[in-house]
Amino acid sequence: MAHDTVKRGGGDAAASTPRGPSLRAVPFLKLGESEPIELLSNAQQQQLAQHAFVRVFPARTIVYRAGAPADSVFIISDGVVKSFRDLPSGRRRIAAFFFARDLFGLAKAGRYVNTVQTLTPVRAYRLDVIALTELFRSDPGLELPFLCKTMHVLREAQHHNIIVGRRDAIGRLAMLLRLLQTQFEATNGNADVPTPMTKSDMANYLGLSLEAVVRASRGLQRQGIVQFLGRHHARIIDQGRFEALASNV
Amino acid sequence: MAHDTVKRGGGDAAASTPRGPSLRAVPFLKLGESEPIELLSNAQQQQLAQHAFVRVFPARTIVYRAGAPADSVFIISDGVVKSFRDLPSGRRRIAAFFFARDLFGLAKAGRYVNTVQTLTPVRAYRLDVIALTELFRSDPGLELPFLCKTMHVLREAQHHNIIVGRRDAIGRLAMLLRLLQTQFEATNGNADVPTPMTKSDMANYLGLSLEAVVRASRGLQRQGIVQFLGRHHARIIDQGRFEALASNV
DNA sequence: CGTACAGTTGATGATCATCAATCCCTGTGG
DNA sequence: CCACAGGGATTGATGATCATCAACTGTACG
Repeated sequence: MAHDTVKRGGGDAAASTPRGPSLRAVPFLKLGESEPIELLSNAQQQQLAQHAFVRVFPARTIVYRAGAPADSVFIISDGVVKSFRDLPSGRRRIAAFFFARDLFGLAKAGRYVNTVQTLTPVRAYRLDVIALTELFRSDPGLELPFLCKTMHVLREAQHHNIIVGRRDAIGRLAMLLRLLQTQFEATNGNADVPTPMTKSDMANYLGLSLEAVVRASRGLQRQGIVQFLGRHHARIIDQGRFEALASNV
Repeated sequence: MAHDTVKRGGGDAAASTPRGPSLRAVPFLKLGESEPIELLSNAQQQQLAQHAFVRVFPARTIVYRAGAPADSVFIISDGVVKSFRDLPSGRRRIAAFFFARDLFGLAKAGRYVNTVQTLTPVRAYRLDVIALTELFRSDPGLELPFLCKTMHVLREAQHHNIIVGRRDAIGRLAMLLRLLQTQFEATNGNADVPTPMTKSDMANYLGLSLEAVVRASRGLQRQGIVQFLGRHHARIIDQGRFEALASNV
């Protein structure tokens, strides 16, 4: 984390990504907009891009560690990361997975609260917090999207709570798979779900042991609901029973 | 929710509360400020008070229901509420308890996501969301405290995740009690902890059955760590072992 | 004073964690 | 091209913990 890729996010970077940083969420007002939408206007994206540094991380890279000084927030342009904390007992608790158009960098008293590590190669915009708060001051309309996105993350944390609250391993796994299905449904067919994380990561997210995740996977497969093709790919066979499982909290 | 107490929050309400709405949280920047502080300046409190309605609820009152149009956010001046959701299975999941100086009213697409009900008599400021966003536009400095508080709630949701992730009932209960201890340590002695909610509420927050909460309470009492005096009052006997239990995630 | 709700206790079974052994896959270097 | 190492994944056996069911007691409040 010593140095940045010395490349500004705007202008000439247009070849790889036509737009600047992008934030997606369900807005909290706007009745009827129940699908996630783009929160930043083109002008806002360009403005942010002028203050952002583009960073590219290989897979399995630590972006920052819990407890380190929190000088930046990140907006993912492409790729997947996990945000986790190691507990005194030695257990690891994954608080969230973040995908393209997500914002991460949660801080408390100037320090990051979780460690963030990439699961896949990641391209992200790095925004200096000081510069960002100054931008907020100069452009009042810019802060609302960030508030909106933070509320979105909060809702997802509450949903995560509900997942972990279930007692059956199969149901929890189904809910994670549905989360991934929703996340990737734009890019792929509805039935094919990428699972970028390891089973151990799944276990740490679901509050289960690795073995329980394996057994739940076999259970889903044996019942003909989901098929696991390779390490990072699942296919929903019976969407009806799958939904039933994932909804039956 | 048809009518408000027709009383503005500012000016003549000074007798009961000298200041206007108050928001407390650990700021995300400001290194070293690891204790919660007041986020709103006096001027901001007064400005908000001029746009706020004071509402007083008896205990066990529904403030709003999940799915209802979300036209307001609330800042608690005094009292305790629970924010929960009833799941299809009939289970109830309490997402959070909110106390004085807390903000609640999380919405998604113009509708509340949780139901909020008072546990004690509550005095709160009601802020119209539309008016609030307009205030944000006119006064750029006002939005940051709300973003900061939302991040605070997000961190607490993650902490809640960690609590529910534990498998032992006693440890979870200890963590809830420590949360209450922290919340009320300013008002009371450190050892005496008010528990405004029922044991059933505790169970719904901790992801346990009511019976498990009862047994965990007895366990804590039998081991001489906590004493339960009456329905809504606990006393920490052995702070050392209590901390050890609550920290040993 | 009675009713409804909150809390208590015990018995039973289901589910998951844990431990241990093994397999498999991927990337690496000879 | 093949052998090897290391982490991820799999499988089985065992025990601990909690949910559930059921019956009962206590308590707040009209």
